[in-house]
Amino acid sequence: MSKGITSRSEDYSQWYNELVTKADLAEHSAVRGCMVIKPYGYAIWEKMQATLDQMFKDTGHSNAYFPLFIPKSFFSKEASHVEGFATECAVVTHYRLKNDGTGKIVVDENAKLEEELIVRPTSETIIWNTYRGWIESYRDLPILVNQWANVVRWEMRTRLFLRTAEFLWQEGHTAHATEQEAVEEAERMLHVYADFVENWLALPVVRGTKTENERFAGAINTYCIEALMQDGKALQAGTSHFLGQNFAKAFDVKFTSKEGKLDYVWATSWGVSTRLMGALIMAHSDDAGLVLPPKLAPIQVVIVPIYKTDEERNEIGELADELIAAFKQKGITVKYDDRDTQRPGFKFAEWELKGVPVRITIGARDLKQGNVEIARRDLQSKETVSKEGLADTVEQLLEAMQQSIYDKALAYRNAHVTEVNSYEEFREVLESKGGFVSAHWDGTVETEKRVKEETKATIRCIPLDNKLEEGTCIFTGKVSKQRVLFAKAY
RNA sequence: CGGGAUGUAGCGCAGCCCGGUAGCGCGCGUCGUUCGGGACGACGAGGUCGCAGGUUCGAAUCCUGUCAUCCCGACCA
Repeated sequence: MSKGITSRSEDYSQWYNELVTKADLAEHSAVRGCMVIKPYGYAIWEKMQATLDQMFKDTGHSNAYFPLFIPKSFFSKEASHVEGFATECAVVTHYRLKNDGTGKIVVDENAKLEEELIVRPTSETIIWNTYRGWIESYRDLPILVNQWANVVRWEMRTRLFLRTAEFLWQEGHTAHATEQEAVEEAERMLHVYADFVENWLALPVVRGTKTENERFAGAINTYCIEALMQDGKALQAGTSHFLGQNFAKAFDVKFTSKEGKLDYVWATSWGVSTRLMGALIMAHSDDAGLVLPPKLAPIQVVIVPIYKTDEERNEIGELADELIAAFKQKGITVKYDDRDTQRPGFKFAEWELKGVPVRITIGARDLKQGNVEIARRDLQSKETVSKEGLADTVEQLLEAMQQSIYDKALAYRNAHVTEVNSYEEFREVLESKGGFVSAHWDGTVETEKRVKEETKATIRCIPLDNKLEEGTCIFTGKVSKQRVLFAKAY
């Protein structure tokens, strides 16, 4: 491992790339745009998954699994949905390979599929085609299903975790008897996401809705949570869609109501992906490496012994065993790094790079005095504390760190929401300071597009709790009823 | 998909212009000394030069194609 990584100020993109690979989270694969998520990175994803999965179950959802392949014809059924995805679909056209006689493996042209299959970019179509068979009466509703799956979107430009051609996610797909119920579901899941990202990723988010321009293809309304990264760019961390009756109409999914009336079913869908990993990495990490909020850290505490003789090593080992047992009892995950092949300084740097929240160092000196040295990753600070009641000390420290990491991100976010009242000011803030820019907008797609062309900033969202206030659009000067949040985004 | 750059040992790079069969640093292995912030010494292992063609007596080096990565653009619920 080479020493150090590129600093954020030097080159933010490179800092991110090096961090992902050097902290052993993921690497590029032999396949264009696709990544290998390595065990340490996957362990973080598994923690996210486990937590979200429980949250979904607590809100009444069940998991199911739908096919990876979708018949091409399904896609043409919902016009705006097709348009949204047509340019980035992988298509399966054949089902067999053969030896061409010279030892080369080639596609067998005789094995052409009658109907081509699309590798799912999202599963609305296959799911709604299935739901048709599940739903007859209001008694069959609601259907509250989630699936954990991989999807493929043939992106032109990819970045580890942030945008890859294949990624992992969950997609919830629900069916309801009434519009109101579906809207409530979409909003409920948005709040579940916000709750998760704020309390587990320690990352504050803005809850809002998308403009028509940024909306999911096929949705009536798209709710989103938007987070701010350290370089001042916004990142969409999750979305929840109210789909109206669009997919029910496209796939002819009707139900008989209590009153005996036949009507189309109301739908939602919602998802978060491995992109959350990118958000997590960019939000908190520093020039020494990853900074992980304790709740998502695969290893919360690492113990590094410092010894000269085997005797010392054994004595420290005994103390470490006691501490480890106490930690485990509290559900704290701990790693004892007694590798004899690396020196302590090397280990310090390595575990810092990997973002382990707490490091405990025990040397001969500490043994004598009944102390240990305890270092916290987020502040890069260390102090000497008594080994008595250490598990309690660490438990409290981990909680404090979770909060402190969130508070720091919140302070940064709050300092980077800027209200502007003129286009000049708008451009100036985007250029110099970055972050969210709160400005009046006339509500038209044309204006949003023009602003994007000129400044690269898009409307990230219309905040849910937005206060209404009269104003004039910064771009056109037309009347506006409220401010919206613009930002350059990932 | 357009413009630019890169691809040589696990990682970072030199060599390429001016063709003659590959080198440096880190890492890796063994032994010894070390060990409270990325140790040191000695010896050693490791590369069909991204891949495929072509030119040539001879290609890491020249030509063509192709794949991948990075940056900028277009695109991206």
